[in-house]
Amino acid sequence: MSDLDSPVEPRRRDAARTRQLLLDAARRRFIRDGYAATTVRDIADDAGVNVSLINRYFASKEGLFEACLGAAVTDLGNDTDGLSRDEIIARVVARISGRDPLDNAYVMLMRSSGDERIDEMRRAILISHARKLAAAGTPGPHALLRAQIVIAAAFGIATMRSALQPEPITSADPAVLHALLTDLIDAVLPR
Amino acid sequence: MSDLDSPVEPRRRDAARTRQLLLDAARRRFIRDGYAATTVRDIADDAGVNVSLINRYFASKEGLFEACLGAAVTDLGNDTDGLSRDEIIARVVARISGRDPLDNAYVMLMRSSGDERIDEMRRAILISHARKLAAAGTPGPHALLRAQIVIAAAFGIATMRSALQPEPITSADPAVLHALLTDLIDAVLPR
Amino acid sequence: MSDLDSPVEPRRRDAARTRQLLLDAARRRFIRDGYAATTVRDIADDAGVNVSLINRYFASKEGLFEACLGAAVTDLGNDTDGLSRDEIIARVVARISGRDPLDNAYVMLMRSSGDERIDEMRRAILISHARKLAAAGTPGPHALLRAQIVIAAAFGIATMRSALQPEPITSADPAVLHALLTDLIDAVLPR
Amino acid sequence: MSDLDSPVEPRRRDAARTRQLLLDAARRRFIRDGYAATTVRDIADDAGVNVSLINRYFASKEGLFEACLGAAVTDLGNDTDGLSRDEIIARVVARISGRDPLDNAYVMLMRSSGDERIDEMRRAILISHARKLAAAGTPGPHALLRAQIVIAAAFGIATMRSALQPEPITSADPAVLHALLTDLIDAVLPR
DNA sequence: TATGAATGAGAATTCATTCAT
DNA sequence: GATGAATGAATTCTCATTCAT
Repeated sequence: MSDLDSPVEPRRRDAARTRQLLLDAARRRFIRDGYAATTVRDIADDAGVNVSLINRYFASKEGLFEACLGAAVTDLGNDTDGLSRDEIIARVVARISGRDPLDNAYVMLMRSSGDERIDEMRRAILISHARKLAAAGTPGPHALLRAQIVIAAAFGIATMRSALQPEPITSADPAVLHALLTDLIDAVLPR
Repeated sequence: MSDLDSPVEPRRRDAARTRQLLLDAARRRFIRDGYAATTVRDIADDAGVNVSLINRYFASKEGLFEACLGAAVTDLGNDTDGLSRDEIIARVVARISGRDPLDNAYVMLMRSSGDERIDEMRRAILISHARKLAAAGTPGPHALLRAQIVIAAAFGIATMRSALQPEPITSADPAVLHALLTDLIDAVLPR
Repeated sequence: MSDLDSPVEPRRRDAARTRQLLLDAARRRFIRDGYAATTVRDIADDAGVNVSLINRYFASKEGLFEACLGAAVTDLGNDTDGLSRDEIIARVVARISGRDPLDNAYVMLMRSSGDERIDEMRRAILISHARKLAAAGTPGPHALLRAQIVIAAAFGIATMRSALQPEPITSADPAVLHALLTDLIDAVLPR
Repeated sequence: MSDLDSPVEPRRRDAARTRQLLLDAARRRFIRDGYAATTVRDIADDAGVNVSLINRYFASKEGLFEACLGAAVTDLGNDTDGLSRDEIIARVVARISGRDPLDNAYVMLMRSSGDERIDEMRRAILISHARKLAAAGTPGPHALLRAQIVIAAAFGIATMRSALQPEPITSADPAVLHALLTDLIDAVLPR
C-alpha cells in the first residue's frame, strides 16, 4: 500500500508505456467489438491518451491492428517446443477459459480488418498453429482438419465469453469449464 | 394480367421479391463481414436494387439487421418440438456443416449491430435455444453450460468456414465433418 | 430581363449542373490559392453545394483537380490546327489578358497537386503546347526554348493578375496590355 | 574557446547556424512547393534539426515564412542605387537564370502564406521594386505597368525552372538564356 | 415502386504547436 | 539549446439516410 516512489501514475511522456496502453486498449476493443466497429477515438480514450498518438506509434488504425495480431501470434507461439499432447491441450484449454476474455489470441486471430494482405497472414498463422496441434495427436488422415475444428471451437467459446457474454458460460467456474473443454478436445483430437 | 408477356424480364416492381433479395444479400454480408464492415450500398449492389429501398422496406440498416436476425431465429426454432436427443444433435451438426456457410443461424446470432436492445434480444434467443438443447440431454448440474459450449463451438466452426475460410475445414467432406462434429457434441452433451 | 420560366435558380437536383458548379469553383480556387491552400469545403461553399458531392462526382479532391486540368488542356488545344503565327500569338495574348484572371489555362497548368503522376502529365502537356507554339515561329536551334519562355512569361503575368493582384497590372486597359504583350512575344519568338 | 578540438563535429548548439539552416531549407521548400504544401517537418528534416526549433527561432511557420521573405527583399534591394538601365536589366536577367532556381527572390515574393497582412507587405515590396525598374527606363505613361510585366515574366520563367522543371528551359545554356531574356526585357522596357 | 441527387454526421489522419525533460 | 512526447484543431473522405422526381 505504500506510495513510496510509486511507479504508477507518475511517469508521463513515456513513449513505451503509451504504446503499450494503446496496444492493450486496442486489443480489448478489437476482440470485443471487431475492427470496423471500433473507432480510434474509442481506443485512445480507453488508453487515456491523445488520438493522434495512434498514428504516431502505429502509422494507422490498420498498423495498430497488425501490432495486436503480432502479440496474439507471440502468445500462440508459446506451445512451439516439443510439448506432450496433454500439455498442449492444457494450453488450449487455458486460452479458452482464461480470466480475461478480452485478451484471447484465438479471438484476435479471427478478427479481420478487411485488408486482404493481413487476412492472408491470419490464414497462414492459423494453419501453422493447427499443424502444431495436429502434430500433438496421433497422426491420421484428418489430423489437420481435427486440429482446425478444435481451434474453431476454442475461438467460438472464447468469443461467446467476450462478445455476447451470456450466462452461465461467461462466469463459469474455471475448474468446471476446464473439465468440459478437455473432454471436448479429447473427443476430437485422436489420442 | 396474363403471364404471357416477358418471362424474360419477369418481375419488376415486385415489393416482396425486392425485400427478399435485400434480406438474402444482407444476411450473407452480415455473416461474412459483420455489421459494421458492411455498407448498405454493398447490400443493395449485391441484391441488384437501389440503396434507398433498404430504408423503404426496413426503415434502416439496423432494421434490416433485425429482420435477418428474425430469419435466423425462425431457423433455430425448427428443433422446437419434442425431438429426440439424436435428432436435435443431427440438426445442430447440419447447421454447422451446411453447404452454404453464408446462411448460418449460429453465426448470424453472434453478429452484433452494436445496438444494446438488439444485443439483449440476441442473448435471450441464445439462452432459449441453449435450454432446448440442454433439455435434449440428461439433466445435470451444468446442463445449460454444456449446451452453451456446444452452441459456441458450433458458431466457431461455422464462422471459420464463412469468414476466414481456411482449408481443409472449408471444403471438408460433409460426411467426415458430420462424424467429427457428432463426436464433439456427444462428448459435451451427457447422454 | 424577363424571368419567364427562367432557367436560373429553379433547377436543383441537376447532376450535370452541380458538377459544373464544382468545377468552376474549384478552378478559381486552385488558380488563385493553389491546391494545398484550398480546402474542399471552400470549393463546395463557393459552389453552394454539399461538400461530399465532390467525392461523389470526382472521387477525391485530387480527381477534381485533374478534371480542372482537363478543362485547361481543352482550352489550350484550341490553337491546334494550322493557324498563322500571328493568330497563335493573338490567342496567347488573349489568354494572358482575358477578363477573368481566375480562368486561365496557363496558371492552372502550373499548379501542382503534389501528385507525381499528374505532375508528369502537366509536364507533357506543357511540352506539347510549347511545340505547337514553336512551330508557329521560324524554326531555329532554340525554338522550343523560346516557346517555353513565352509560355512561362504568360503564366507569370497571368499569375500576378490572379494571385497577388497588384495595380496597375490587374486592372490595366486590355488594349494597352495587348499591345505590350504582343511586343514581348514578338521579341522572343523569331518571325 | 580554442578551435582546436573537434573540427569533425564542428558546431553543435550554435543558434545562429541552426537559424540559417532552417532559413535555407524553408526558402527552398517554399519556392518549390509553396507555403501550404510545405510542412514544418519537411523543413526541419531538410535542415537536419528538430522541428520545434522552428517555433523557438521564428515563433511560427508564418514567422519563418516572413523571415524568408525578408531575405528576398534584401536581395531585391541590391539594385537600389543609381545603376544604369543596362545594369539593372542585367541583374534581373541574372536573377531569372541564376544557377540555383530554388533561391529566387521573385518566386519567393510571389508565394503566399495566406496571411493578408503579409500579402499586403508583398504587394508593397513588389510595387516598390517595380518603381525602381520603371525608373531605369524612359519615363512614359505605362512605365510602372511595363515594369510589372517584366517582373511577372521574370517570376514566371523562374517558377517554371524551379517548380515544374521541364526541359529544355530548366537546364538551358546560361548564355543563351541570358540573351533571350535580355531581348524580352528590352522589348518591354522602353529605352 | 424505384431512382439517384443531396445532406449531415462521423471517421481516420495530418500537422502546427506546446510542454517536459 | 535541443529533443521528442503530447495535444487539439482542421482536413479529407465515407456512409446512412432523406428528398425530389
